[in-house]
Amino acid sequence: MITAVQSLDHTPRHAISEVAAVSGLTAHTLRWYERIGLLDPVDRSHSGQRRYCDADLSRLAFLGKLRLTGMSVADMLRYVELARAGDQTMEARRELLVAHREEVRQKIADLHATLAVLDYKIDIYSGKKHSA
Amino acid sequence: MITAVQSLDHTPRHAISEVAAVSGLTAHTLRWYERIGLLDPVDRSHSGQRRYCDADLSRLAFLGKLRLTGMSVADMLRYVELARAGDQTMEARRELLVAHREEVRQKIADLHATLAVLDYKIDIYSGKKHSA
DNA sequence: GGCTTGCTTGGAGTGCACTCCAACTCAGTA
DNA sequence: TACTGAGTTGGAGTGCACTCCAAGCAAGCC
Repeated sequence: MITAVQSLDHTPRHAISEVAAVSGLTAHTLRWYERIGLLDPVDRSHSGQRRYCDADLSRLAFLGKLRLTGMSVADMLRYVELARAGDQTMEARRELLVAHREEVRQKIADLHATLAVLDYKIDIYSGKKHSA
Repeated sequence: MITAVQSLDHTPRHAISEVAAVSGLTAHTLRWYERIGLLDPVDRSHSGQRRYCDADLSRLAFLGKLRLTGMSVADMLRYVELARAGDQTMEARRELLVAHREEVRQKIADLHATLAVLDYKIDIYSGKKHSA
């Protein structure tokens, strides 16, 4: 889950390989997310290597969840840009999340329907002789 | 849902536009599915136009469900080819479906987890002042 | 007959989300 | 100092699942 937002450490200290390991994204994808603006420019070490802070990890975890549910990168970008624009976009962000929540609920319903069909088919394969 | 498999009408009578309407797939996609072998060659009218039978519709409905749950076209093809190969592949087909059912269950669990995160965020936007 | 609508084809094109490449730098160990 | 391994870049490439295109044919209607 997500930890309390206001207590996040902004000390830059996680190397890209480390972040790749915990986020499930590849280093390639992390750089790409930053390039397209999903992540703010990440802090660098004196030699230019990325050092992610806990706030980055937290945003990444949230984006990862959105991504898992099938939100497009374009929509994620829209959300992030709203967040960057400041407090006056809070209502818009809320609406975006509410709309997405509806989609997720719908998707869950669809999956349950499919599950029923799969159960039915598997029963046929397990017990009887008819197939399609 | 699916109707009893053995009672399906094989009279070819549905035009492609009709099938597109009921299946939710476009005519383009229907032709493409046939071309790659997801559908057996569809019957034709005397002038060469496709005429789908109820068995085609039923298979399409099933494939549509699989597709909805994120099964790749390649895996769907694998299933269809097993079905074409005859009764001795029934166990393999069953295994394929069981494995996919597990994936669907996992996906549902993931979606529920995301739903919780969304609820949490939306609560923040609705009530308090903190954001991320 | 002329027009519209719906269908046909193979092959090319599209959009998304990565994913890889070549050439390079830098840090750490032997 | 040499080597190894992890990191850097922009731009090109990949794989998937469509999606469209051009050119043409057939049927139905005025």
